[in-house]
Amino acid sequence: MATETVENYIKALYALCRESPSGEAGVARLAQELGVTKGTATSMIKRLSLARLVKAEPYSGIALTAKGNKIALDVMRRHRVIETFLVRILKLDWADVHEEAERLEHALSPRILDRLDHFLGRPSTDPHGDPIPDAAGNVSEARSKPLAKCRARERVRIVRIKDQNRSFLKFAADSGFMPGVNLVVQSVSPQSASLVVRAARGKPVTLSQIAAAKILVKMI
Amino acid sequence: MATETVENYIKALYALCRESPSGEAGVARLAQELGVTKGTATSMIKRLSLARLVKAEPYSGIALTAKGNKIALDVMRRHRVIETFLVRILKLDWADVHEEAERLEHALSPRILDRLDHFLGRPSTDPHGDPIPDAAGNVSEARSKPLAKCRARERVRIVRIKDQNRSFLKFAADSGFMPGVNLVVQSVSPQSASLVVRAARGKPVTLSQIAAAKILVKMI
DNA sequence: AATTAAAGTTTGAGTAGTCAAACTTTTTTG
DNA sequence: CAAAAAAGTTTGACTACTCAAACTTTAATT
Ligand SMILES: [Mn+2]
Ligand SMILES: [Mn+2]
Ligand SMILES: [Mn+2]
Ligand SMILES: [Mn+2]
Repeated sequence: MATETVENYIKALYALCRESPSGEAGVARLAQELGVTKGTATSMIKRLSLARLVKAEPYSGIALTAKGNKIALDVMRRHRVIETFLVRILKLDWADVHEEAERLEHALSPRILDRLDHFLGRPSTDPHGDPIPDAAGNVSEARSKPLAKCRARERVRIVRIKDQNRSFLKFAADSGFMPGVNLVVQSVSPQSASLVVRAARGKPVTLSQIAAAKILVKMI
Repeated sequence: MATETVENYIKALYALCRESPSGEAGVARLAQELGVTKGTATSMIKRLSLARLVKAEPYSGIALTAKGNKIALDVMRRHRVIETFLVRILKLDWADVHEEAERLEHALSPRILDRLDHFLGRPSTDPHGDPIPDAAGNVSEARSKPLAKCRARERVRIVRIKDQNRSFLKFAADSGFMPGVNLVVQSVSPQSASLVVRAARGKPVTLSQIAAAKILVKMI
């Protein structure tokens, strides 16, 4: 079994590879993400490479192997099932569960994970709309686009909030922006890099392009 | 915060001190309990002593300080709340939950612990009848005696099974011996160091004194 | 192209936890 | 009580993880 530290590195690498156009991660961002020094990250990459969890050449990019990918998806599955449990059953705040799940994700046995998943009715997404990989590691991402790309008068439904930051989630929830909520884009102003949207029964809210880029929606 | 390893040492020390007449634990038993060598246990005791979690003189007994005791009770609380959740909500087997809780007990934040405890209705005992300390560290052990001390024809109710061993718990459950179950002691034979008991609607079962000593009962 | 900044690596050191094996002290027992 | 057994300690070595700081390589800028 991978240690808790290794699981955290692998999960961070997975996310970094996703969001990089080259599909490879770098040591500096990895270190920053995990709150360690670059040197620490480098030595860990060397160990992960030795364990065949990543493929990496000195001074070049880092990519997960199939084995590493499997672990990343498994940790993400545990993380998201736990978040769902914490919000749906224990009524924890949407904005708090990420940090809690960050620790718990390393302590769930396959047996408990499956029972929990079953108890929750095999959810397909977590409270933020993040897809939950199934036990085999298949993950089905719903087709969506960032709210920032919408035009005026578009009617859309929020499917996912792509930011685990507490204060952003707090803001999103306060504004009524959660997965499943319908929005109308009232106006778009490229000059101020912002747009105004209104939730079903809410007041109009102005969002910066940056904030709107974190809100994924689908057309309705 | 105490590390996972430290929490395990402290909890083991608590149990050993309880069951020792002198109220003090020894390095050999501690090491055996945790599956480490005596030398490892010795060096850990030195560190715990430095952190003021235990009081220990070389070649003499080990006792928890008030600070150590607090940690022990806190870990036990987490352990037993988790066991209760695993049995009551996730329907895990009585015999399996101990090992699962052994890992999870180190990953629960105070917030999640309290929500879980609340969700379960503030249980006072875990599935084995072990008392759950409250948030302040108060633990109320129900008055009880070992089944081994009962006389023939006595009618009693099981309140606790004092053994976390999987196979013993399996056997106990198979025989219908769980907390809350009423028993009649049919006969006691000191020669064979055994006794025959019968559950409410069950067949008579012969128990060795050793097994019967692990079953705590109260008179009814 | 030369300079600078950023990214990545190496080295030396430190903490937490562990073992094997030699050793010392205490306890048990013939 | 002397010998043996059990309990406890010490030493040297190892893995996992981390940092600070010096260093090297690559990428950006001017
Ligand atoms: Mn984590
Ligand atoms: Mn999430
Ligand atoms: Mn434990
Ligand atoms: Mn228990």
